[in-house]
Amino acid sequence: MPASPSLSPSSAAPSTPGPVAATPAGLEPVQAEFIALFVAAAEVFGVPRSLGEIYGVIYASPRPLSFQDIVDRLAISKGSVSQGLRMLKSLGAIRTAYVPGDRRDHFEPETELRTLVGGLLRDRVNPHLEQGRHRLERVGAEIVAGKGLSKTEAAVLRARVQKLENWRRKGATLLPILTRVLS
Amino acid sequence: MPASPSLSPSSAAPSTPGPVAATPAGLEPVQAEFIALFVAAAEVFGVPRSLGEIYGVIYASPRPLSFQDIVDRLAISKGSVSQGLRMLKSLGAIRTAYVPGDRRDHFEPETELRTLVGGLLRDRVNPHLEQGRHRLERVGAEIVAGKGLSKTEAAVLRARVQKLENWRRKGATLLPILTRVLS
DNA sequence: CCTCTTGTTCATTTTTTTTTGAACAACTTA
DNA sequence: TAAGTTGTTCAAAAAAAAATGAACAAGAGG
Repeated sequence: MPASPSLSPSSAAPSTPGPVAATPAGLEPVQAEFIALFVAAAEVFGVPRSLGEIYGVIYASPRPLSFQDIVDRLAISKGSVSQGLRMLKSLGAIRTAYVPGDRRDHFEPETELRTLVGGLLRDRVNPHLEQGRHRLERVGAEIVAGKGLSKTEAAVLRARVQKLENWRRKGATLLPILTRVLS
Repeated sequence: MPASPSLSPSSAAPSTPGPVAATPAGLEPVQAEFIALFVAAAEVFGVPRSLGEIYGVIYASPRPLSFQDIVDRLAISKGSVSQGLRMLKSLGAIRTAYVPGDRRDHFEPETELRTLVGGLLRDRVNPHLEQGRHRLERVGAEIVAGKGLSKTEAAVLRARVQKLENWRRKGATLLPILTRVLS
């Protein structure tokens, strides 16, 4: 193993005062606080808690962390770290950094909000927007007065389909703008 | 427990000349398509599937639906419908409509996108933004060169806290604008 | 007071998601 | 080739979230 982490592993505090729950092995309070922040964010965005932890510990480190560093500082399994890192990479939330004298990959945070939000939107929202367009067309075509629907009822439903189409269009034009504003 | 849910056709209701047959699904294809749309949306926003179903069936109906109507058309329990309706009301996604000659509540969809998105943001994002501000202040104060942190390392971390603060501020100013743009 | 309808509550059950960890693959070095 | 690292995979376990349904409340009518 190369140089030891710059933040000392240290002491298991019996009980942690303050708002952050018990700090896992080898975690400074500052780091724990950072991590808590990203765990909360992970919850908001509906991604697994471990993603927040991993991104948090990377974000909280002034230098790139190796796989093993992350496993050591968070009390989670190698498997979770491996999968978490993969997801974070695919989201564009972290990137690998070269560290001289160490053949292992090291990770540092992507700090551009645009990149992060963009990655999430790309993965979660965009596919549905496209599929939604098709479904809306189909629904619009299927609404016909007749079998159980009076003429006015059909009109109400068609108006609602129109409303959905407006939503979809607005969303589709707003998302790119949003990610641009988050420069 | 394979208790077969009795498909009780609501023939007693005088104001309900329901065209919906007692098919296993109990749904017209058009309605099913609408519902699929909102189920997908529910997934995107990270709310329970049943919320999407319930909102969907209400949205797909040209006239307000009673509690019982919803239970009949979707194959989900009374309990789920009750809780789902409560959440939808608190999100501002549906409202109750008066139907003459029927003392039961009836529900119709709120079709303003602003209201829907606003409700979600209010419930999911806002609380965290506020709490995040406090945590950021605390983290900033805790970063001091010394115990394991060199001066430059502390500077890197302080810069990252600053970045987070920028994110937070941007988010806080953007959200209200966003909901306003979604008129 | 009794009964019927309408809907809510909440302890359980079911389903889905997330995490774990041991086996294993890919490399490096000797 | 052997032996040591480093990280990945994936079946199974654990945890979390959601749905169920029986008991119960609240009100209407009788």
